[in-house]
Amino acid sequence: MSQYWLMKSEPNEYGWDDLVAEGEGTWDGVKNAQASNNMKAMKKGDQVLFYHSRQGLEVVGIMQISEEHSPDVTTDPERWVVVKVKPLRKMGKPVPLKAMKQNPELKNLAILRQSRLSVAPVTKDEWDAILTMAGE
DNA sequence: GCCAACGTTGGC
DNA sequence: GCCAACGTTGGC
Repeated sequence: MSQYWLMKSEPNEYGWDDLVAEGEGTWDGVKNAQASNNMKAMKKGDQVLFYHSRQGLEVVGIMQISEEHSPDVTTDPERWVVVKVKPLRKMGKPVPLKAMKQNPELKNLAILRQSRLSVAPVTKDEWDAILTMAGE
């Protein structure tokens, strides 16, 4: 069974458009144990919401895990991992953080409970709710 | 730009 | 092994 996730990136560092331009992106630079564990649990084909943090503050698109975790050679390779992702499609319309906070269906959403977590699981129900909000 | 939240580090 | 100091993230 495929799982659902949400990953954050600052659009001025690496935004949705950068991922689309690359075709396939390597999600690196994650230096947090919880986030890293989530990345290790990702399976090829899992779907991931792309969220713009700091600027934008909205979910902008959906991507898919194209390659499961491997050591992050840009940091201490014993410790952190990367995954590879491909863009699937842009949201019908972006889903702002503010709107997600107001949706009671999303009250347990991991990133709302713990804003600093940059790679977080999303349940099927939460996924469906967010896609509905995106007009899909 | 500020600062709250939270993870990590290092002296003891 | 505790915990104060420090660094980083991300919403505001």
